[in-house]
Amino acid sequence: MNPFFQEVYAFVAGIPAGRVVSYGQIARALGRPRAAREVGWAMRVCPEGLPWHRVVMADGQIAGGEWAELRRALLAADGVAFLPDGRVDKSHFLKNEKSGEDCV
DNA sequence: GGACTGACCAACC
DNA sequence: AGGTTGGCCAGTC
Repeated sequence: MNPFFQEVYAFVAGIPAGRVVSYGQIARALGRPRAAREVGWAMRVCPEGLPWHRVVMADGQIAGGEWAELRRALLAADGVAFLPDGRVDKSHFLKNEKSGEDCV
């Protein structure tokens, strides 16, 4: 697999509980500002043990097509707060995405 | 081998 | 403020 995909998996796996990241953020952190769709591809393969439910859209909406609602429950279990719009609170977005860790 | 699509994002109108 | 298009890259037809 290309290093990009590996980095995506490593990045998502390094997302702390209660924190979410957008596809674009990951793509940018990996050096592909417009390759958000590739990140989506990486998520589509659905590796085991990967907390990909923490990966949402730039607007905070839950990504992942049919499993979106399921993911919302997983995020809630992670301690992520949801807005009445069904989106994740931007405060939960990972700030220090370059390091893959947040400093709350 | 060529073209389209796809779990998106940002810019443009 | 809202809708549409372009763009990146890999996988599939």
